[in-house]
Amino acid sequence: MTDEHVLICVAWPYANGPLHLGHVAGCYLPPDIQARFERARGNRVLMVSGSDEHGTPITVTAEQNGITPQQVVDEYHTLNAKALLDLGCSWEPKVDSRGIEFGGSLFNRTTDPRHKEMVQENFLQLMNAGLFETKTMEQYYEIHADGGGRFLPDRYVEGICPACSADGARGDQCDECGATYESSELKNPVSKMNPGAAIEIRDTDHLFYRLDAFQGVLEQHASNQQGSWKSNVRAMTKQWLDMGLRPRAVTRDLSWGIPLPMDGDEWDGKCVYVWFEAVQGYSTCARIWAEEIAAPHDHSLGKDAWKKWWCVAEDGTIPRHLYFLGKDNIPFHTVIWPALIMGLNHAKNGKTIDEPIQLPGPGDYALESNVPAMEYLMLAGGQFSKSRKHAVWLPSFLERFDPDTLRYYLGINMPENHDTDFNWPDFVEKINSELIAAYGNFVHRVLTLGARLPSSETGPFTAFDHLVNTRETQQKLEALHASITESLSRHRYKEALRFAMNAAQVGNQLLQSATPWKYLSESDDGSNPQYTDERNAAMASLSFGWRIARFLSITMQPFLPFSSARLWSSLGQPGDVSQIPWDSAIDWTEPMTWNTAKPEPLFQRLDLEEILASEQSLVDSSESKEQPGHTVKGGKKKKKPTEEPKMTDAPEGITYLDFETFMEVDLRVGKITTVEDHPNADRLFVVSIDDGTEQGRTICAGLKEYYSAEEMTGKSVVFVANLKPRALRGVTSEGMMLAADDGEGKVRLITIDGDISTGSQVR
RNA sequence: AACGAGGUGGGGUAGUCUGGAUAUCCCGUCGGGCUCAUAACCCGGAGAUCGAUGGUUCAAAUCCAUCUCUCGUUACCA
Repeated sequence: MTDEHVLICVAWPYANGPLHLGHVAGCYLPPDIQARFERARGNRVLMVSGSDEHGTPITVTAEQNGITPQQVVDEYHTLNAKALLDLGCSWEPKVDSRGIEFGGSLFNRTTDPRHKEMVQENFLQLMNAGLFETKTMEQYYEIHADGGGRFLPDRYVEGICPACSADGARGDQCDECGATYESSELKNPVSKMNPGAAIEIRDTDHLFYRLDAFQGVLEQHASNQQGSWKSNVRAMTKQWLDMGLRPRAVTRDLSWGIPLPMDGDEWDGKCVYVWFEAVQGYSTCARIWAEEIAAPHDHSLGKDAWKKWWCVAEDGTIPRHLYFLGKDNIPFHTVIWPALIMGLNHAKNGKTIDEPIQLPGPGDYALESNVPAMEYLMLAGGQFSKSRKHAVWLPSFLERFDPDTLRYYLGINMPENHDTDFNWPDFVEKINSELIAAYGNFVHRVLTLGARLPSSETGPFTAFDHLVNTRETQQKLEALHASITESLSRHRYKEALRFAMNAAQVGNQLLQSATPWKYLSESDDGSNPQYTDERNAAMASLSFGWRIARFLSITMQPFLPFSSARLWSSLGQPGDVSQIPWDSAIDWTEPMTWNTAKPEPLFQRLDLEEILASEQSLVDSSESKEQPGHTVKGGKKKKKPTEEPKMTDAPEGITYLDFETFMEVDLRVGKITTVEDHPNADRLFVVSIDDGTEQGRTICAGLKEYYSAEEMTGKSVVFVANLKPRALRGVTSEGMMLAADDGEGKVRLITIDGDISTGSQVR
């Protein structure tokens, strides 16, 4: 038994959609396994996380659905919190069953007013220590008719490139020629979200965190962690540090977030940048747990209970901080968050930017001890994706399956070192031929055999317990127990679960060699001493099978809490298996117990065909409008802006077009003469079309996914002839070919029925 | 195209940082056994020149170089 303070930090799910299996495998299942394991070992565990509820994507969802951002986050916070509980993640109870001194857990949310207060407090501390710098930036401002308006991030502004005159250039960069420039140089700037609005450049002040000041101390920290960090964490962190750290904006022109705690008009309409805020949830959540849970439960430190898990003790003991997150979030937790923690320590100790920054000492907030980041779980070979309807959502999964089947499959198939794949055939096979055939079946053999024996008060096995020497089997199990412990300590979940499964195999082997079923039919009247000896030996092995089942219940508990509890009860063991000390699994002197109820199988077999038949409904059953984020905000959210145009593209209902407007579109017939690969774009063909003119024309088409060059060549197609020519990665495209798109990945060109001369008008 | 990750028996996967002798484990497959158990269990076999080539070394899956393929992110599209 150990007695450490362990803080388990779980990445904050973005409350803009439901969780899917990729999220579970990446950052929600592993911390729960770890937490359960640490508790069983006697450690004091505090587990913190919650919904990340601020930021622009949430306001977009709210606008689209005609509700408030608060309603959006309320919905998904409730949904996701319930799904995690249904999965067995130990967010309840909030107080450890051993008592408040042993910790607990809290799944909080960033719209919590206490979170806001603490973030603002930290913000001021860092600012007063001189760790921020102000920069004035020029940014586009969209003016609304009512006199109000809003600042637009560069990505939300389009215009004409000052270098190559291409249309559709971004606020600070042209995608055509790659030029970068000051926003003010952009010609004809237009707001992407609101193209009709007037737009102008205004100065806006923003605060930047002086990450650069932490370069040295972070390098030192990273080198201290070389031994324990996984290779992906080392590599990703090194890459960041090698690039050199630069100040990073901590404020943002943002409407849905935590307002800046400063007076002054220049700060109106600005919020704390979401990355800076959400990541602090790891500490604010611990403090809120202390105030709301620990203090009322009479923790010895009252409202300061969180310090047990957060602060380096006066004797130098460092609480163990484990951060669970997906690979895209690594630098956030190994570079940026440590820099914030050390900045807060620095400020708290009354120092300023001019003094050297140091690693935490006694009384300071501690840095992470390990970041067992996962790679991605793929779905049938592709990435989880809402827009392509390529996802299995956690809530709908749990409506149909035993949560432990998912926990087993993801546990044995966890993306620890590289991406792994979820697919239904593999899922069914692993559940049926591993989980059920080895583990479930072994347990069921022991219980049903036992049920057929004459029972005493303490069950059928006590009479045979330890009648023969089972030392060899005990040693095997003790070795497995040590291996499981070692693997879990090193965050090697797949390996640990495999070792636990080996215990079931040991049990099956024992039964196979003992053949206790041979002695069931005849009772033993004692008339044949040799028979008595044989029977006793067989039954002794069988009764040791009961001990192996108990071993399995305890060691499987972190992975499979529901079935472990069922097994525990089937064995007639009192209490809750999750509260049984880890080492009790190899205590061979534990008094035996028995449950007289008829043994039920631990798991139900799965039928692949049945699942595949209903899979489609599972895949489709999602109500959200946006792809859910699964990371702490800010790490890498480049995807969102490219999805924004949908806001303007898709007005509600039908929009009628003037006939005149329609007639302005010049559609013509052309014949494809040659099709070549675009030299500088993976998805584009460069298509030459005979349009009836001498010189013909060139059109770039993104049809590579749907057509080969050979298939297209020679086809008569319809194209838009008067579309403004546009350079696409270096090749000018003079028009657009028409094609039908069913929205589900199928695209076919519009071709001409019969013969007609090229250049003919289409009307 | 840039950046990142990765190619190990039929599928999945460990080992790669910190070179070492018969390359791990699970599933599948083949043969045998068992019949208590959810078509489950147990024993045994077959099956891998560790993506390719070259190099370093007494020794390479492991280190170095080049190449190749795959995947992801980003950009370009109907």
